[in-house]
This record gives sequence, structure tokens and C-alpha cells, in this order.
Amino acid sequence: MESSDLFADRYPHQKIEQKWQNKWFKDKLYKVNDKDDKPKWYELTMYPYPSGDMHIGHWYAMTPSDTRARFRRMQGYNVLHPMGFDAFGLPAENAAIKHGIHPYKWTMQNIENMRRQLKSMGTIYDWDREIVTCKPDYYKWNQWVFLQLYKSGLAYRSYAPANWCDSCNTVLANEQVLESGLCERCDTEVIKRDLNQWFFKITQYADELLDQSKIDWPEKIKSMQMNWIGKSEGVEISFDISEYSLDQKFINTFTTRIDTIFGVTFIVIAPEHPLVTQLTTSDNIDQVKSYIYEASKSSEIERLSTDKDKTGVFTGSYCTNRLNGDRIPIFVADYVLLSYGTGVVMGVPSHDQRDYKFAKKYKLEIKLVVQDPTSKNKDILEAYLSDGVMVNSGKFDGLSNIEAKNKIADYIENRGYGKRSINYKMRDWLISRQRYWGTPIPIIYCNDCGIVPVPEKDLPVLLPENAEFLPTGESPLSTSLDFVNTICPNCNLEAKRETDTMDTFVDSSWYFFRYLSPNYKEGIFDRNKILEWGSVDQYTGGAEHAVMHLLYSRFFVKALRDLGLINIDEPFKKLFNQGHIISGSQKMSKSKGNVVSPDEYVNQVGADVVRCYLMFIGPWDQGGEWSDSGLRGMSRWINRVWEIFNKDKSNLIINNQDSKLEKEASYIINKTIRKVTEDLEKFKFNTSIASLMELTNWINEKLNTKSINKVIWNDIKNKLIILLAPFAPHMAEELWYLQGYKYSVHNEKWPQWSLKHLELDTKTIIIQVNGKFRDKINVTSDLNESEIKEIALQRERVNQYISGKEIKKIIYIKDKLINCVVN
RNA sequence: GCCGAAGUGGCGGAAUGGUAGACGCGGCGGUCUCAAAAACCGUUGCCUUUUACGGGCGUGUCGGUUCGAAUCCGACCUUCGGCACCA
Repeated sequence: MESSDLFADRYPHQKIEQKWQNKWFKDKLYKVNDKDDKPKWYELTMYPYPSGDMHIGHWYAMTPSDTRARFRRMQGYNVLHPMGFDAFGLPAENAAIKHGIHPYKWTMQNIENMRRQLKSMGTIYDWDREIVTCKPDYYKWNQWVFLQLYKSGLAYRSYAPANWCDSCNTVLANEQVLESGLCERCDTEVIKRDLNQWFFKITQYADELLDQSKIDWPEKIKSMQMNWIGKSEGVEISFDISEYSLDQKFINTFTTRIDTIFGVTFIVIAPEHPLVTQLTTSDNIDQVKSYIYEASKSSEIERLSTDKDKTGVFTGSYCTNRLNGDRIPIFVADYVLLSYGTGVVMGVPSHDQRDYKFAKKYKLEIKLVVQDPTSKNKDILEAYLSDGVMVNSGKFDGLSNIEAKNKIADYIENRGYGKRSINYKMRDWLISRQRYWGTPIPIIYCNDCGIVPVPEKDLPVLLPENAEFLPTGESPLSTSLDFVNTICPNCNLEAKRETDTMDTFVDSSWYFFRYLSPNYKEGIFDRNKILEWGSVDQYTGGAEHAVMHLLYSRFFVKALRDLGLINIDEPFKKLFNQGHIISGSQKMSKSKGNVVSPDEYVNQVGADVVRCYLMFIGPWDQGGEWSDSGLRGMSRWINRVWEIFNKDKSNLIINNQDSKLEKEASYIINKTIRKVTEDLEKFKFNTSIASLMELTNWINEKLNTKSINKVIWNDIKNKLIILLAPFAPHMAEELWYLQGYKYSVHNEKWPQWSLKHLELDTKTIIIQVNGKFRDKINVTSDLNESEIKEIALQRERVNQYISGKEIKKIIYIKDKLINCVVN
């Protein structure tokens, strides 16, 4: 950062910001009173992960929403704008492994520092409501919700693959696996390992989550959620494998194109599918086994990559298409996922591009069943995806394929070959993490009683302090014998605890309710407070949470509602996504060394300047680039505002009455109030501030020309300070105090504008000739259309362009312009 | 590949059918100063011989609608974001 003398410094920000922050804190100015009978407004910013040091990105997310919350407060709402910490998670555990510091200590130190930084921003957070998710009085309720979901069948245990590093002997998060597929710590190839894990049944709510009628969110986010849920309707149909005398006589596939069932020339099965080994013949077993091993090394993203060539191996077995008796080869290929549909795909190369490529590669038959009515598909050079007429499809020949879809589905259902079904891309939510720093899952495994939930009275299941974080191949909690070994609550015999912890998205799925009764001991939340406050009125945060956090929260709220705990359908009524702030045209990151730290800027120019600058950069949803010189401009403006109030006005303010000037002043102040108010509603902080700058420029100009009298000054100073208050809360408070007004400006009412003052005696009319600007005139409001036209046509500048030409028509837009159309 | 957003001075941006470039940064000229910084005042889209408060051009590209288009429509180009073999 450049030296401080480059910055304007007449405004003693350090002294003033300290003074008011202390006073607000002492007076509990921003304490939220539930009993207040003003209308309630819940404005929430996504809570941060306590990584230790705040960078300017945190400020970019938080100061504009604080300004909005302050604005709502001054508009007469009882505003709740709380803050807390998303305190469980991987970085704390990594710090523990790397530096030997306990995750709790590391996290709490970070929180302490961040709390100090957040306070320095001059925000209205009511710190009495702070929540810290790694504290037992918070995560106890994660466990409690888990038990409720378990009881109602929404939590279940099943096998799921996890990234595994053989050398480190540990499970890896996706972010710990390099793009090359190697472990980030030791460069060993990462494989998949099936683990028994816990899930929440979010798929049960798939259809309700698709209903977005009760949320006012950006279209972008809504469409991302739609795609993520990925509903598709089709038919589940079985192929006959009874010739192999296995337990299963049929192999099931799901298709959205049942009209192409007669074009199936191969079947593809996912490598993880339990039938694979049973169906593989001894000739092919070596090949198939090595293929499965290779597949386990590739990540899902790699497997699903369109760039990659399709690969697969033949199992040596066949199945029979029950509609036409065709004998069809069965392949294993990694482009089929066990987790979607039935994990088996019917290959129709003539009508699916991916199947077409696969068939070409392995020289499989390509059989046309839907004919293009125009070209008749003479040569099949690629899959034909459009609609057409059925051919090679037995008794369905000649029908349109759209009609055939239904008829074939009916036929299949009548014969018992399959049934219509709906599939979702979305899977159930895997919440198990083989980690230390998270909420212990409250389950006990007993040899006799099986899976036993921890009784509610025994909650919380505390995270033991003495677990070993170094990788052992087990979840860290299993190294704490005091923790693992317990007594079965059912039979009182020895039993073992679950040693996995919960995904931290569980914490963030309901934290917004905990703010309403943060210290409530009798339950997850005080239901009366939920009735009073309801869900979040305005939520703000980054778009990177478009799917996971925002979808999980919606699921949680619906599940809690169905458990009878609340009567709310959606957690966040309105959503706004801010963009990202960048530095040196790049995302800020420690490795690039371009992280902008707010503390030193706050020291040099003050929190108000940093706040205003961040809001002034550009539209909030588009993000922007940090620039020291831009900040300097804001510092200049804040200092100019300060000077307006602090310079000696005995010679500047005149005593004369001047109704024309008073009218002008009244016009500009009303215009500013309207602009600031309307733009704040729309999150357009940049233009709000620009209009405040215009107002202060006007005041300075009038002071310099000695054209402000006492009437104007008294009106304008009062309103200007109030308008400044949400943006620059410290300076506004000090100016308010210096004017001798009653503490606090933040309890003042937001000013109203009146249309009466926005009407001027004269209007500026633009004169165009053939749509080009040529002149403008000032006319009094009482002139009518023909009088204005007459004046306009007489203007010399206009005459230059119309003389000697035929006037075809004149367009007149009231109070705005005249356009003269000539040849 | 699909979906979405965006493209305007030297820079961040404003204007969502009616004076393009508000506001700010940067630049240039000046005031103050021994000098500089800071601050303040003036100026600043580009081109042109501004003798004229003069003329011409100008919102990614090409076309269209309109009296009038940065804004609406069509095609294309570029950038960014998201999703990605979903059977």
C-alpha cells in the first residue's frame, strides 16, 4: 500500500470510529428486541468460515448487506441482521496435522480475530446472538435433528464410494485429490473404496424442491437447482438373463426413449454393479477385473468428461430383449454410473450419439428404428435424435415415435416387462465424513441390538479432545477409546459408537433459525420466535452456494416442517448473489500473493471509506477490481463531506431569502432521496453513492458562490446526514452529534421525497431533426404543444437543418422532446 | 456441447426507446508553496484548420424494426460464470 500522505486525512477517522463503536456497544444500540412491535425484517449474510484473517472479499460480502440492514432499520423495521461462524471443517484439521495445534484452539483464535475485524467494519450485528457451530450447545442440535430424521426414516445407512489414498491410509475430500487423480500430499494414485455411510433422504423431497413458486430468487440459481435435481420421466424395462441361472433372472435398465427399444444392440453396465462379476465369463474375467480397477481410479468428473474416449469391455454374456427376442451383448463401461437410474443402460446407437460412438468403436450393430420422414436416413453417419416414423419395430411400425412411446410403455406394463418411472439426477445427501473436526453422528452399534440411536437425554455426544489426527486408516474418532467404547442404551452391554462425523452443510442448513433463539436450551429453537420472525426475508451470499447449501437448507426446512417443528416452507424468501472482488485481474488467493487485507486500509482511511468504496466499485452482483487509487477517490469525497460541515460558514451562508434557490435546493434534495432509496431497494449501491456525491458537489458549488441561505442549509444538512448513515455510519453519527441533534442518527427515520418538489417550473425540451440532437430550449410548464413547436421551429440552430425542406411530421413527447422529420 | 450473464472513453462504470459517457479514477492546465505532497479551481470520448456556442464519427460485428436504438428483433464474434456421457 502506498504511504498515507497520499490520502486525504482531515477527517479524524480513527478517533471517531473508535468513539462511536464503543458507545454503540455500551448502549447496546443494535440490540435486537423481539418484543418490538415494528414490522420484522430478517436480513442475513452467509456466515463465514473462520479461516483466521479476513480479506477484502469478506468486506465485499458484508458491508453492502449491513448498509441494506441499516436502511431497513431506518425505514422503520425491526431488523435482525446477525452474524456467526461456520466453525467445523477441514482447514482446522489440516492445521492440526501440520502445526500440531488443536482444531478447537485454532478455530477459536481465528474467531476472536475475525470478530475484532467484523466489529471494525461498523456493522449492526447483535453479538449477543452470535453462533459458533463447533460449540456443543450448537452441534447438540445437529445430533438431535439427525435422530428425528432417523426416526422418521429420512436418515439411513448404505455403502458409498470414497476417495482413498493407500499410501496416506486415509479418505480424501474431492479437494484433496489433484486434477491428475493423485493424492495432494503424497502423489499416490487415488482409488475408490466402498464405505458404509449415513445419508439423508433428500430425494424424497425432489418434487417439492422443484417447486420454486414460493421463492423470489435469481433465475440463474433457480435453473441451476432445476438441473441439479434433474427430473426425467421414462420407463424401467428388464432384459432376460435367465440363461445364466443366477439369482436374478432379469437385468433392469431405465430409458427416456422407450420408443427406441427395438433398436437396442448392446447393454452397458456400470463397473461397480454387483452383477458384473456374475455375468463375466471366465474368458473375459481378467480383462474385466483390470477394467474395474482402472475405473476405480478415475474420478466421477473424469468418467463423465465428454472429451474422453468411450471405453468398455465385453463381459462375454448376453441378454434377451423381451420385445423381439434379440440376443444382446453385455458390456462394462465407466460412462455408466451405478448411482443414476439402475446403473445399466440400453445401447441404441442409431438414436443416441454416445451409444453411436461406442458401437462404432466396438463394431456393434446399428439398427434404425425411428426414420427421418424427409431424408429416410439412407446412411447412418451419426445418431438420429429427432422425431420420426417407427420402423423395424414389429407391430409399432408406421406410428410416429411420439405415439409409440406411450403405446410401447402400455404394452410393456401389460406384459409385466417393466413400468413407467421417474428418475432424478440428484442423489441422497451423503453426510458421513471420516474426519475429526465435525459433529459426531449420534449412533451406537451393539452386537445384539444392531444400530441404536443415542437417547436424546444423552445429547450432546461430545467430540473427544484426545483423538489422533494423523492418518491411521480409520476415522480419527476411532483412536479415542474413551469415545468409541460405550454401553448400549438398550441392553447395557458393551457397544461401540459411530466414529464418522457430519458434513458441515448440516450445520448451515438450519443456522438461520438458531439466531432467533441462540441460547435456547429446551430445544433446537424457540418455536415462538420462529412464529414471530419467520424465515429469512433477504439472504445474500456468493453464487458458489447455488446448489449445495441452498438446496440442503430448503430440504431441511421442509423436513423440519413435516416433523411438526415449524410451519415454514422455504428458508430464504429473497436471494441476492454478490459477485467476487478481484485484485490484479485475478481471484485473490494466498498463493498468488494478491490478497488485500482490510486492516491496514481501515487504519489509514477508516472503515467508512472502505465500506463506501466497496459499494461504489460497480453493481454488487458483478463484482469488481480492488484499486488503491479508487479508494483514494472515496477518501477524498468522505473528507469533502466532512469539510462541508466543519468549515466556518459565517461568511458562506447568507441571510437573504431566495425562493428560486430554495426551490432548486428542494428539488435536488428530493431527487437525491428518491434515487438513494430506490437504488438501495435494488442493491444498486454504486449509483446511490453517486447521487450523494452529486448532492455534495451541488452544496459545495453553492457554498463557494455564497448562494446558500439558512433555510436551505438547515433542511439539507439534516437530510444529507441521514442519507449518509447506512453507508458511512461513523461519520454520519459524528456529524449528527456536531450539529447538536439528538443521539443517534441511526434511530432517525428515513426521509421521504415528495413529487411536488420534483416538479420544476421550466422544462428542458430536446429538439431533434431527423432523430439527431440539434438544440434544446427551456420552456415554462404552462406552454402547450403548439406553442412549444412554434418556438422550436424558430430556433436558428434548427432552421439551419430544416430551411428549404419539407417538414413531413413533427413528433412531440410531452416535457421531453420534439423531433422534426424532414426530407 | 448445453444453459446463463456480459461486451459503452485511457480505466471502473452511468443511461433499459428520446441530449451517450452521470459519478469516480487517471491525464492535462492553473491556484497555494522556497519546493513538493495534500487540497482547491478549470479542463478532458475520438477525428477535424474551433475564424464560429462549427462539422463529422462514436456503445463488439453485420443486418432489421422505429420519427428516433447502447437499449427492441435476427445472425455472428469475444469474454466470464455454471452444468456437463443422466440412459
